[in-house]
Amino acid sequence: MRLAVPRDYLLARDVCSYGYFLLEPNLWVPGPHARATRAGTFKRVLDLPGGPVTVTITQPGGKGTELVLACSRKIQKSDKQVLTRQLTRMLRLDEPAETLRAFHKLDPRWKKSGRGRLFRSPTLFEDVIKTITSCNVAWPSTIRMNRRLCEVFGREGAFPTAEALADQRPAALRAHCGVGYRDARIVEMAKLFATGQVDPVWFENPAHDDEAIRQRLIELPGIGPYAAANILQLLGRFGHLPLDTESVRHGRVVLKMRGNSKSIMKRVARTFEPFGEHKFRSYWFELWQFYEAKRGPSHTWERETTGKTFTAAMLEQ
DNA sequence: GGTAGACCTGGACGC
DNA sequence: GCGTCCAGGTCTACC
Repeated sequence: MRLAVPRDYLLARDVCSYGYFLLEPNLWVPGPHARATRAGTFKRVLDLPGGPVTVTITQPGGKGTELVLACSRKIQKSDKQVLTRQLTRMLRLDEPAETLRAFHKLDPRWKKSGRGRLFRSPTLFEDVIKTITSCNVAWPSTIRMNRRLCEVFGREGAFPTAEALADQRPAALRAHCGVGYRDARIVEMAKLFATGQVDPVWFENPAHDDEAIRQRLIELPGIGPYAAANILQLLGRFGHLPLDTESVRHGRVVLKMRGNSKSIMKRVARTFEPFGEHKFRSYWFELWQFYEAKRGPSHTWERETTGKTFTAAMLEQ
């Protein structure tokens, strides 16, 4: 299969743009001489109505050229629609070029590299669970939780569906996936998705304003102010900052702010206020630049090695 | 409306 | 190598 992309689309840059690309079932494999060529392969299992399929994606022609997809089995017509929809969501292929131009006009620092798109999951459910597994925990534990969720409850290594998790006892998630106290919240969330009480179509509807969506998110189990703001950016609404201890570290280390955590958080929020509806992109790419300064270009990171090294101690160095 | 403390896990650190 | 401490965001109880 081949998939057309926007003229500015660059697989290596646009996949390796947010931490979720390092979480299972996602796998980015840097190609030979990746630092110079930015060549690489993206691979993951997608759970389609007709069964799981492993999709391997490359962009042999470079920026703006079509993506080449290899699937582990023959894809039926009905599956093809779902596959295309999920890939479009995950890779942000439907992000309008004018939106990115507006972002680069507001924050020209990212115009040359073309950074703007942020990788996400093929479904809102996966984005929500990945966000919950990133709360109140260090990055290596987030990696582990996602790996085990896929291994234990996903079909053939796919991310588990809401239906699959809704049927589990919280204790099973705790025992097999190491999610700790998040167990009941994850099962409760899965039930809300599986029964349609949380409808992704409603959350993805651009007609609803940010505040209405934020209010609904914050009512969900395990979702507080940080998680709600993060899910908003995953929904393509970039006017909110998920402030956490990383924001404070960024304020201290990069922005040279002094004072207690609370006051630094407030000042970080104020710093990005001028970027309005694009503020998360400006904020995130600053953080990303810091990580790349530590570990090299993100398209050279490997899930099993570099990806696991993002500990609090490393970032404080 | 604001805040202290519990929740669970594993990295970091001291011995 | 082992034991202990502590970071991390959300939730509840309480002021």
